[in-house]
Amino acid sequence: MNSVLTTSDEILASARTLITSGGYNGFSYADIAKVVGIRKASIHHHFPSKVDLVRTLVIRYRQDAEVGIAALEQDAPDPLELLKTYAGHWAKCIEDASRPFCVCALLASELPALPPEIAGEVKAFFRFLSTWLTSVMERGSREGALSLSSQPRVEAEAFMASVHGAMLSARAYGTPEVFPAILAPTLQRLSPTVAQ
Amino acid sequence: MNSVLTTSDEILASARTLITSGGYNGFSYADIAKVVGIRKASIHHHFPSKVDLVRTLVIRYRQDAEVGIAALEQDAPDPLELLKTYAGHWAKCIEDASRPFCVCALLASELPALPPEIAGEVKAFFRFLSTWLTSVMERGSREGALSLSSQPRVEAEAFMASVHGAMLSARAYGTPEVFPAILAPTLQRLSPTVAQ
DNA sequence: CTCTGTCTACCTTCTGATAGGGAGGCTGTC
DNA sequence: GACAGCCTCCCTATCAGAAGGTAGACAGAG
Repeated sequence: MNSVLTTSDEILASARTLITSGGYNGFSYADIAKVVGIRKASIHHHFPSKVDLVRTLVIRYRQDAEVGIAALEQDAPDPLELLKTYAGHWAKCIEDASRPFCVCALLASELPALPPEIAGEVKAFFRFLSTWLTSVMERGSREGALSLSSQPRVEAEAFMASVHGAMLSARAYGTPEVFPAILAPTLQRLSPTVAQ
Repeated sequence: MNSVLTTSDEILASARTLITSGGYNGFSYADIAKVVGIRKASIHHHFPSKVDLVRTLVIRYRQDAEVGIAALEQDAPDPLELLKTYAGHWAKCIEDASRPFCVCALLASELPALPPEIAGEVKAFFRFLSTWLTSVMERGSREGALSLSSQPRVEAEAFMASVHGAMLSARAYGTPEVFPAILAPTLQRLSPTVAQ
């Protein structure tokens, strides 16, 4: 028992970092063992199989997102502000290289090769994110806080795709600034036109 | 020597399919051997190492894209039409599940864990695609065939991000229709406004 | 005879996983 | 208080299979 972080939390944290960098098949128990400072076998005590580990990780990831978003909605309920904050969150993560990619976005790219238990959780994350964004778009449209040119659902999917694609580009170019540069016009377009 | 396809071409083709599904670490020489109907050792005759194989694959992929795009520009030089055709190409590939993901987009997602020789080629593909899209945006803006709300370069990056993000969503949901649904508003927005 | 393409056989290292044991901490009973 | 029993956590040792890769032989074509 560590005072600040459980061993199983440390395992999950390093697994997230490793997945973020190379995907499901891009890391091994040996890699985690090295980072956490523990033996391979000890990881199996906490997570019997790799599938258990990653499934737990994805579920936890979604739960954290749910909590974070709920807090966000309370702090700044303005739809446009919510979208900006969401994009800003990722811009910051990419810039300081702390979590430069969404775990689920990466796992989704290799979805066909993923164990079904994990694939299901990844899909659930996408549904969750899409549902939230759709609700933000709907509310923004209703309140006049967002100017939509399509149905809320479509706008939500397009926004999510922009974020994921921008993450990819930032990684491909190796330049974090690309992310906000891509998102800026999208957010601009969603802003209610202040007169003409 | 096969009458229609070289063995090395068959190897490259099956490698592309396998990478498209599970990424660089998601396939092995054994997998290719099974598909092509050859022994592992024979693959090493054509491509000494896995890095050789995938680097060749990515280079070939970019060359094919260059040729395809050059042909496209000759057939239909209208900028908006070019973008629609490009998006339509992927929509078709995703729909008939023939090549439901861009190899380089997938490899880019695991870029930090990729052998540097391959990472370099993937980056080169992104630069190439971005350069082409920027040129299309520039020309479209000059000719009035596209209505841009940002600089051509930014519009190009945003378009590319939308395409990649939409691919990811189509894969995550398992519904091909998502791709064109996301791209439609983007293309709509780029269309020159026919009056009000 | 040589070159190309394939084969069998083998090697090394890594991978996820298991068995079994030991140290330490709680808890209930005498 | 002492002790037994159990639980948690980590260890060493080991495994079977898959990974990427090599060596050397053989068949056919030029």
